[in-house]
Amino acid sequence: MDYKKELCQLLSEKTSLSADEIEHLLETPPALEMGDFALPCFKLARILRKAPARIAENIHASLNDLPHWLDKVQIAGGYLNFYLDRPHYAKDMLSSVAAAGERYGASQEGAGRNIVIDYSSINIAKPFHIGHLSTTVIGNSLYKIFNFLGYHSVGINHLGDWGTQFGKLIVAYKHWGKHDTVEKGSIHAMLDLYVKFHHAAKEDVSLDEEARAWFKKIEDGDPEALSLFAWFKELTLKKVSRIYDLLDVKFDSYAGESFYNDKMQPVIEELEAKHLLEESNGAKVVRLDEYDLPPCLILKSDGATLYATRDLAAAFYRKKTYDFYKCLYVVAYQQNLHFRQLFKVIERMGYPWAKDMEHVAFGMVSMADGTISTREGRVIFLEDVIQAAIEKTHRLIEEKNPDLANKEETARDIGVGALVYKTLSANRIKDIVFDLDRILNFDGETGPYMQYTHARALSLLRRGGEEALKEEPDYTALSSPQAFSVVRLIAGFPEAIQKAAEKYEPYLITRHITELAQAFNKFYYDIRIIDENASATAARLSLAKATATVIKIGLALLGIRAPERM
RNA sequence: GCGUCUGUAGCUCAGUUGGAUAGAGCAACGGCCUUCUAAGCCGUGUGUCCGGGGUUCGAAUCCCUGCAGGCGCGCCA
Repeated sequence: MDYKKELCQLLSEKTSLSADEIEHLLETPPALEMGDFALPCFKLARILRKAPARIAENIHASLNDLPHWLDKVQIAGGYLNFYLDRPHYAKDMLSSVAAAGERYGASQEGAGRNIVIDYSSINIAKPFHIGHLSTTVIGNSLYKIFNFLGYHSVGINHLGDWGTQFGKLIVAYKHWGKHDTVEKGSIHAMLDLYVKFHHAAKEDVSLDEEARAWFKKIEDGDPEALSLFAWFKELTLKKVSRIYDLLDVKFDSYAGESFYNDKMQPVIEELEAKHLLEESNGAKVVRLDEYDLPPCLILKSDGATLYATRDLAAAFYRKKTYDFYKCLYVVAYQQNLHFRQLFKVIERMGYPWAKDMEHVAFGMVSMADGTISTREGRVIFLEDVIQAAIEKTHRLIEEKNPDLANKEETARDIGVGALVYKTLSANRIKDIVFDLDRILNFDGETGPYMQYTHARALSLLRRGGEEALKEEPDYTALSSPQAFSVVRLIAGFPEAIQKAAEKYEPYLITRHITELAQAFNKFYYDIRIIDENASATAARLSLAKATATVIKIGLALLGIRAPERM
C-alpha cells in the first residue's frame, strides 16, 4: 500500500484541502527522529489566517484515533510530524520485495511504447577512448531503466562511418601503411596513420587534395576505395566489440552515417516543397530567426550534405521504423545548438513528434594536462583503463580473498564496476577530469563498495541458511533506527527509478543504492543479525535479503554486475 | 559580442523542486578484526553555499545584476 497517499487522504478529511494539495505540501523530514512524513503548516497560515503552530495543533487534535499503520503524530513548531508504525511498515515493504524479487521497482507503464536511444556512436578507424565512456554508459543505463519500466528500448550505435577522414586514412595507408601492420594493429595502427597524415599535411597541402579525391572515390563506388573502407570498418567493429563485451553493452542497430547516404534526398526535396530551404552565400539553409537560433545548414555551396542533413534523414527513418515515443540522443553538450536546430527544423516541417526528441547532454571528459585530441594522438584508450582496473582488482583479490572460486570473472565485474559507477555517480552535465588514481581507489562511494555490501549481505544469508528465513519473522526487531533507515531506503527505491527515467539521470539510482549500502553497513556493525532469537533473526535476515536484491537491481540498471562473493 | 551551461568543505559531488542544525565520499589524523566479509565501521576539523541587491514567515534553491570558468555561434562531426 502507498502510505503517503493514505496519509494525504486522511489529512484531506481533517482539513479543507484536497488530497493532491496535501501531497504537494507533504515532505520527508531531514532526520529519522523527526518522523517519516512532515506537514509544514506555514503555507496554510495565510489561507486559514492562523499561526502555523496553531494549525498544527488543530489538525493534531482532530486525529483522535490513528490508523493502525500510524504510530504517532507530533507537533514540532510549525510542523506536524507523522511516525509510521515501524514493524507494520517493515513487514509490508519486505513482503513486497520478497514477492517481486528482481522485478522490485519494475512496472508496465511503458508497455507498447518504443524508446529510441542513440548512444556510444563511435567513429570508425578511431580509438575508443575515455571520451566515449559517458555516452556509452549513460545510454546503456537508460536502455535498461526504460526496459525495466515496461518500455521497449531500441539501442542505436550511430556509427561515424562517413566523411573525408576516410580519404585521409586511405592516403596515409597508401603512402606509409602495410597490410599486416594494420591487420594486426587494428585501431592503433589506423590511429598512427591518421596522426602521421595530419603531421605530413602540415608540410604538404597536396595531401589534403589527395584525401578529398579518395573520399570522392568512396562516394562514387570505386572498388578499391570501397574495399579499403569496408576493411577499416570491419577491423574497428571487431576491436570495439571486445570493449562492449567487457562493459556488457549491446545495440539493436549499427545504422550510422553511411546508412543514411541514400536517404537524404527525399528530406531535401521535402524541405524545398515546404519552402523552408533558402539560399545563403551559395549554401542552402533553413532559417530559424523567429526562434532566436542561427540558421541550420543543410547543403554546402558545392551541394554536399552535412551533419544536420544526415541527422534529419536519421530522425525520419527512426520515426518511420520504430514509431518512437521518445528519441534520445546521448551526446555531449557541445552539440547543444545542433540538436536545438535539428528539432526546430522538424517542428517547422510540421511534425508534432519533434517534441518527443531529446538531447540527453553530458559533460566533457578531459585529461589532467589538457583536452583529448585524436589528431594529435593525445588519447587514453578505454581498453587500457579497463585493464588497469581489472589488474588492480586481481591484486586486491590475492590480498584479501585468495581462495575465491572465479577470480577472473569477479575481477572483471569489479574492475568494470568501478569505472561504470564513477561515470554514473554525478549529474550528467558535470565535466569530468579523467583521474585514473581516483578510479582505482575502491574505498568509499564506489562500485566495489556497492558490490562488497551486496556480497556481504548474501554471505549472511548463506550463514543463516534458508531455514532461518522460514521462521515467522518478528518485525519489531527492525524498529531500531539502524534497521529502519534501511527499510525506508528500500521502500524509496522504486521512486528513485522513476525519477531517473523522468530526468534521464542514472545517477539518481547510483545515489540511492549508495545510501542504502551505507545504511546497511551501519546496521551490520551496530546490530548482531544472526543470534539465538530465531524470529528476530528471520526479520533481520529478510532485511539483508531485500538489501541485496535492491542493490543488485540498482547495479544492473546501471550496467554493473553484482558478484555473489568477493 | 551574443547564446548556453556550471560555480556548495583542500578535492569529487549530494542537497527531497522554497522548509527544521547545509550533508556524503576522498585526502589527513586517531581508534575498531580469537564474533555474521576490515573493499568495512566509528571519531576529529574545515563552509562569505561565487559577489551584490530583491521577493518571502523562511532562500544554496526563485527574480534582477555583476564576476569567474566550460561549451557553442555556416559550409567539420
